[in-house]
Amino acid sequence: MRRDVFQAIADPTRREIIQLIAHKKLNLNAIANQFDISRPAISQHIKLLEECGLITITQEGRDRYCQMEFKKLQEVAKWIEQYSIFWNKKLDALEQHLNQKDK
Amino acid sequence: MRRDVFQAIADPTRREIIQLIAHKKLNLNAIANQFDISRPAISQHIKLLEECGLITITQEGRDRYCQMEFKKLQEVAKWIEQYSIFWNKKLDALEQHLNQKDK
DNA sequence: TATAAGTGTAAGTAATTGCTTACGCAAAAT
DNA sequence: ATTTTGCGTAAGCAATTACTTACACTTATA
Repeated sequence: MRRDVFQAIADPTRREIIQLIAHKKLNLNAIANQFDISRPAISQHIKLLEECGLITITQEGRDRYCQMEFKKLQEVAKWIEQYSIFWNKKLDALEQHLNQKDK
Repeated sequence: MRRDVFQAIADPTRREIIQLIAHKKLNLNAIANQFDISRPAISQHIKLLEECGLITITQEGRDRYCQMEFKKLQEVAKWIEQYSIFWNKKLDALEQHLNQKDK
């Protein structure tokens, strides 16, 4: 089973879950209520998110609170950043071209 | 068929393809030669990458050169960035905590 | 003109994914 | 003590994914 961050954020439902718990940790039902799909389906998404380190779960009585682990998102951020120099370069080239036209 | 950037970069082979063509546009065979999987398999990955806007293909005779479209990666960058304030906040909190300990 | 090189696509397949329903269990509320 | 709430997990299933091999079609080369 592949369990990397890129795979995890590929699913739109999981991205919505991330959005939900970004500001405030929520228990599983609170999350599941926001979706049309079944609670077990959300439970499985949560399990995957935990297994790949994107969230941590803290048990409080019968509730399991899900909290974002943003540092794990930095893996993606880092991957993206290595390419940002390229799009900046392209923008710079465009800028330079436009400046030339001005002359 | 889902054809979004998040789905596209979820596959490790496709991320390797991106890495390969980041610096220099390459024709399909040049890309395929870098992998153990078959040429048609790469062809299918390339097709998906093009369909979701991550690369553009320019035909030159019998060669099809693949070029990165970095601006499309910004979709992911933007998604990530919205959360970067959270991990910064957390780092700030940690920093503050450490500073307190110093006193 | 015959052959080689670069490629897309179709069909088949095994593995994976994203769901469902059904069940069971522990903690809280009544 | 019984019921309700919050949850995990198993089994089943349809759709999708990531490949493969086989074939056909251009474009370049000999």
